Amino acid sequence: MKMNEGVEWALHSCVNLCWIPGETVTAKKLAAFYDLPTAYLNKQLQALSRAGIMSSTSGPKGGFQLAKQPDDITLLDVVVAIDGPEDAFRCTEILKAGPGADPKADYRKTCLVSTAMRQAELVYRRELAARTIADIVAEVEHTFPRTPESTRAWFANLRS
Amino acid sequence: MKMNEGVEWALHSCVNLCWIPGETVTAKKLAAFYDLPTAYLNKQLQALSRAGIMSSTSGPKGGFQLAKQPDDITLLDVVVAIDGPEDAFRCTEILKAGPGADPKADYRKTCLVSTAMRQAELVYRRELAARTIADIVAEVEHTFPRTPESTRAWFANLRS
DNA sequence: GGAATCATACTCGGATAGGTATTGTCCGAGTCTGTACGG
DNA sequence: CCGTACAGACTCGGACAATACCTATCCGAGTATGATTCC
Repeated sequence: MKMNEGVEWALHSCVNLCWIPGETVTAKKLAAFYDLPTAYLNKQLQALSRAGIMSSTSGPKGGFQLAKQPDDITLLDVVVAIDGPEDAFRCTEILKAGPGADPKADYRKTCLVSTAMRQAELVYRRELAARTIADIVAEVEHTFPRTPESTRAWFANLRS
Repeated sequence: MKMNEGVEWALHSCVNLCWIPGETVTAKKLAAFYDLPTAYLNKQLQALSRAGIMSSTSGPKGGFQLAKQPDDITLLDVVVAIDGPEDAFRCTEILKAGPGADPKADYRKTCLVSTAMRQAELVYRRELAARTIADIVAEVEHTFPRTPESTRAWFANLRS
């Protein structure tokens, strides 16, 4: 069970964009900030665009910016955008191949093993949905008060 | 984020073994019950053996049986045995490559993005750890009272 | 007849290929900028 | 001097390889069984 690595990059990029409001930032700059492969990060940002989390602009002075308010972007939104919506545990309804199976039953709902696993994932997703990018930003600003300003400065200097 | 398919097989196999106490059942029979590939299921059962969940016996009349009481086997135990212990979200500490990074900081604990994701997984694992195989068995026996007996009969007849 | 020995068949166990999803890269379509030209 | 047309460069976007993991399979090591042989 391995989550797409781009989720981490996407979350950090969202947080950084919160500190540069109203401006578009290119994938190149966002990648340079953490020394990430530009093209691959761009791929992840595209996914965020498709999900309506970011908006993109082409051409010079183009780039990405948040398309929604930070408190309206949950961690689950980002995870789903990058990693896909399907559950980790996939019920293949093996009971259907077992003896005494009911061909017309939906074992994704009937099978109690499937139900238990799904319940755990539900709790997991609920926890992710309860936290927004704004929450993370607020926590960072509380724990590391200098981070917002220094981040802003870094992107400003890079702009040169 | 895709979980190993063998988890589903392993869970169902554990449940079935609960209804055939004190006997060893071969991977071949367990596979035949759900029409699964024998060798691959065998691989999963090996993992359960290594984890101390099942015990294996070689030779004729050999096979697998539960090594612990059903109420002492949590769903998390099975998931970890098959799918591995590492978390889905892997913090690669990209902050270390960022500007103003502290080389001696452990960003898996410091980074608030990592913390939030880890918290969600913790809730997930806690939910899995709260349910045991015995719970599943009890639920099945309550919802489908005929299942234990018919399962027992199926394995008995197969023995022929 | 009973016991020990041996061949046999059956099981798990790990080592070995195949398929699929993730990771990484590249080039083209579109667009804004800045300049040059004409009025 | 001002407006317009144009060339250029920069960005995202999706299509294209490389890699790693999951899935699937096979054959060997070990063991209990059952028959056979010897006492």
